[in-house]
Amino acid sequence: MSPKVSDSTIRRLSHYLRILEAMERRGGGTVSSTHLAEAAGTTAAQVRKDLSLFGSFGKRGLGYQVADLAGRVRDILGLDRGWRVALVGAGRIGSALFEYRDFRRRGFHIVAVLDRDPAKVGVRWGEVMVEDVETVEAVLEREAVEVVILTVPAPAAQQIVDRVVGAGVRGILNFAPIQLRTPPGVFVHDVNMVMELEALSFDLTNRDFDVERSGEG
Amino acid sequence: MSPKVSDSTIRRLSHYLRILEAMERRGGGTVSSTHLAEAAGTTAAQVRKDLSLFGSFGKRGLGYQVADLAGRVRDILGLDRGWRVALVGAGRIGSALFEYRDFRRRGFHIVAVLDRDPAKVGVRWGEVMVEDVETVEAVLEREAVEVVILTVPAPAAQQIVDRVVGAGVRGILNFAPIQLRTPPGVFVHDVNMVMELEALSFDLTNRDFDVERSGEG
DNA sequence: AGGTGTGAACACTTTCACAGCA
DNA sequence: TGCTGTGAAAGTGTTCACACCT
Repeated sequence: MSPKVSDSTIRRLSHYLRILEAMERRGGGTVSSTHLAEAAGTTAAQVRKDLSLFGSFGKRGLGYQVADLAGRVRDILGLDRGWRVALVGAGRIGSALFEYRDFRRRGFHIVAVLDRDPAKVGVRWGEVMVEDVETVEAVLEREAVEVVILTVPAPAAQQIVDRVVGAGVRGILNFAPIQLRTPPGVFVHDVNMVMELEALSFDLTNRDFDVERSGEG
Repeated sequence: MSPKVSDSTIRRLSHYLRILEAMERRGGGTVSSTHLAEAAGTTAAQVRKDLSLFGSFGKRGLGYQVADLAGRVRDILGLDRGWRVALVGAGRIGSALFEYRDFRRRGFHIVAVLDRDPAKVGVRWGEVMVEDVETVEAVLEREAVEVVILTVPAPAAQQIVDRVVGAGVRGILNFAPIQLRTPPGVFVHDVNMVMELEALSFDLTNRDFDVERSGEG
């Protein structure tokens, strides 16, 4: 059913959606692929190709209806519903993510927090209580969790993933800087901040003078 | 000088490096492309291609010397030196990143922290004092900052980037969920956690039953 | 035999360019 | 005329397969 869609297309759709929602707040109306592309830092053809993978949402000569398109993209991304999320790892990053308002705004509800440290277990975080990671299967089932955000130290990550996957979770947002092993049908997305800094380091070191003296023709 | 290198290659090099350093700690020796690929979740041919873009680091029939290769990759990524980093935005995420040990371990030293909130300015964070973002140019120059980690709210981000770039910074790690506009020669890498969650949402919604009943040929 | 380095084949993504509808 | 939707062309990244060294 779903067409062959690349990861980059999905990332761009997510980007378009953020822009469309900002436009919606400012009144909506219509938008052209050129306009949307400009705001997203890509090209008009790319915008049209991305969208055309899922249907024909625009009107020739006119463009796209902002509110309508936002709804379509939300549907495509599966954001027309809420997701029940558990946070495993109640350290500094976990705590920052817990407070991160954009998650809830997008329908990702953190309904459970788990940690290994007895000093943290039992502490109240907003409306949820930090629970012992040893009980992870029970907690995930009780809360009907579908997505886990993993912010534990690297050496503990694989072990926890095995348990989480065993408990039926099929979506993981991984902050641990290791390659997780998961069976097919389980989706892992990595957030690796050190990797991004290293890419920056590479750019600054090697691409330093690639800047063209952009002469006009 | 620098060959045409793709972003994915750089990300993989960063990944290889982490694996090589773990091997180094366990004694070093040699490693084959097959072995490295397995640990990194890629293919042997990919590993060899990636490395061959920068030189011939292995020995036919033998593989790569772990310690040597780690050093080469560090050089390629520009990690054979320290980087002076400023953190702009002393909110929850900023504070979590400030404490993030892996940054320092990799040679990224946070030498300044800035925020707009008067309640935060003047507060001591470890060895640095939070300073007023209004003085950003002076601080960046005083501390000879080369890279900025940006963790301010989206509406403030572009304005600060303009000032930071004006002050000569050419590397930005951006946590604000907007498309930053920068002149050529400035490198921006984005960390967008909501986008990753949305990609996960897409996977769970659309790629649900793509799992092949992996039959052996 | 074992494993690298690499041109050539292949697969995937982006850009072009234009037919066709509003 | 204005702008979408889309095949075809161009460009980029990955995999194959093998010559070559140890």
